[in-house]
Amino acid sequence: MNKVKLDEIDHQILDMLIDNTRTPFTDIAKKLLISAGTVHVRVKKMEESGIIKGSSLTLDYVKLGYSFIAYVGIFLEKTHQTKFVLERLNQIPYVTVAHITTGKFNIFCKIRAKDTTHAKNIIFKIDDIDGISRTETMISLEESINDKKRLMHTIFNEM
Amino acid sequence: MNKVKLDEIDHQILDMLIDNTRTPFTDIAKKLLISAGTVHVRVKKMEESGIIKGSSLTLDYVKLGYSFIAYVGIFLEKTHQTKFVLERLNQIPYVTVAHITTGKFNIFCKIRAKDTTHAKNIIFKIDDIDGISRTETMISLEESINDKKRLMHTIFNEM
DNA sequence: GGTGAAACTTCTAATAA
DNA sequence: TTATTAGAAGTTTCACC
Repeated sequence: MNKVKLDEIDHQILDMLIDNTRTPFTDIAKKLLISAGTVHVRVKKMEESGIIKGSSLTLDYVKLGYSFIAYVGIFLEKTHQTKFVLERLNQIPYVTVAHITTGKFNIFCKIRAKDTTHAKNIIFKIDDIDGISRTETMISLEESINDKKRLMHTIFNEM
Repeated sequence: MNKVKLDEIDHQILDMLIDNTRTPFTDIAKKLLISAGTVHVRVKKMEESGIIKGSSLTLDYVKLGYSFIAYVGIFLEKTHQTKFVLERLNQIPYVTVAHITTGKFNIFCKIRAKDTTHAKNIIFKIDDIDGISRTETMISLEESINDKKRLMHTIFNEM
């Protein structure tokens, strides 16, 4: 769980793989003027150290018919029910992320749905979970995701 | 932007690639009892239709020294400033996602920081953006991410 | 649509520096 | 740590179902 040190080469490798995980190591090698073997070894090390946890596809959920995003703030009757409620939330596939939070809400989650009707059903299902006293929904009208590379560059410039 | 139809084979291919984007097509082919050429053609089609938007690495931000997550709800002075404020937020690399929302807040964003001091500075920077009247911070004590495959399976069972 | 095989590219591990 | 290299493995194309 310790903080890991990466050098400029590692950073550049991550930078290219973040954009496209299938970037051939030979391409990376060419660009960085190192050998493909070196790229291979470094990627492996970053995987072993856990810096690289895995890779995943970015799917277009709108094209899959899921264009509705909302956040639901949850108030619990008692905070000792947090774990239980979180488990229940995770059983709903449309709940993509959930956070235990300080501040206004006890739990805070993101849902992805087909449309308003579908979202209503999901929210009703959440409302029904034992221990939840009240929820507050915020519908996303527009989502703007910041480039992952941006944060990474900032992190590396600090190193 | 239309909804795209995928069959069971496409679904299975996505299923394997979601777990690891570098899963060899030959492995996928073997498992699905089709040829590697077919896998290749289908992946290409899903890329062309936009269902697959791209691929990315999952990094361990905690190992990179970024273990702090918070959500910040933003109240604007006037809603016509929304676009402007959103642009400003996107210039802060620590703001990873921002949403224009209905409900309690006008804008709603997620930040990733090193620690509480760092988060404080980021929140102060957000507070300083012209047009923002007030913010409300919710600190994440625990994040629980639902498996991407889960939502995908649900989507496909509906198809 | 899909296949299978050929041609091409990339990966990976061992060796050496 | 990095580079080189060669054999293994994967990808991609294409003629043919």
